[in-house]
Amino acid sequence: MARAATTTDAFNAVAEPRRREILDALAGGELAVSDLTERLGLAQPQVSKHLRVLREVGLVDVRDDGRRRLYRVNGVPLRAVHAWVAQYERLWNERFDLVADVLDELTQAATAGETETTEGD
Amino acid sequence: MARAATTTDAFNAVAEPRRREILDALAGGELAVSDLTERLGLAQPQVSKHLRVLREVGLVDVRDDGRRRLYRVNGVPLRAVHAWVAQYERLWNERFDLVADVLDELTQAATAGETETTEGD
DNA sequence: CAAACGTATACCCATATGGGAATGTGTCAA
DNA sequence: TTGACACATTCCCATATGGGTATACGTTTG
Repeated sequence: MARAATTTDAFNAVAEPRRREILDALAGGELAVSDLTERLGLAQPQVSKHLRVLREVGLVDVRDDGRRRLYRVNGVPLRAVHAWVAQYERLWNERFDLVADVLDELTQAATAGETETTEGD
Repeated sequence: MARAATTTDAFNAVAEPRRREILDALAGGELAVSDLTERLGLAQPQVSKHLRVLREVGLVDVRDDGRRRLYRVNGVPLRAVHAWVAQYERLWNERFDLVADVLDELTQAATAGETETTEGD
């Protein structure tokens, strides 16, 4: 069965580092394929293929400009990812609260006995 | 080269639907492998394998309980995903603003002629 | 029209994936 | 100790992936 097709959803499309690079590059504005190949240091066919995946999940839009093709980001499909991940924000915040509490206790204990506390790193 | 190893980062780990299901199930609290196999309707080895991936990227922690193993979520690695996706929040908000503008115009045009506007849905 | 340019596709291939089935390992019960 | 139980690991395999290279397609230029 292998992994679910990467063209299925934004989760998979974005799991590929190169595709994230492409989106990051496009975040600055429209770019042609040649621009992307240059910035990514990747061959043109590979870039086109990644762009195809991104297009199929709706993460980028294309516009014809003569013999060039200008791509632009469409962040909308990322909403699903964002929404899902956001659910776990609470969980890691709890973790950090715990760490903060421990640090707090340590700091108090230290300041209680000494004036010099271990603040460095 | 195939795709980057799924055990590499949270992005890849979470790209797999089953693993997201596992995390969602664990979001309610600690669960044993058997609980997960039951909820996911997936065979035990597969669940264990997914858990391994999740463990390797730090998305879950394990605790021994007799002959069982209790897993719990650790959302921290999702921070990176959250942070990356959040960058694009602006982009889709812009999109929605555009849609909102259009809707606004339509609404105004409609209210100009009629009293009943399409507010439903 | 032909040549050059910018992209998209097709094809080949090494590799990772995820499910299925069998087996290994550690723990509790009799 | 033996057997049942819970889980992890291993092996097998069909398939998807992503890069490399060659090539097809559409557009602009001469």
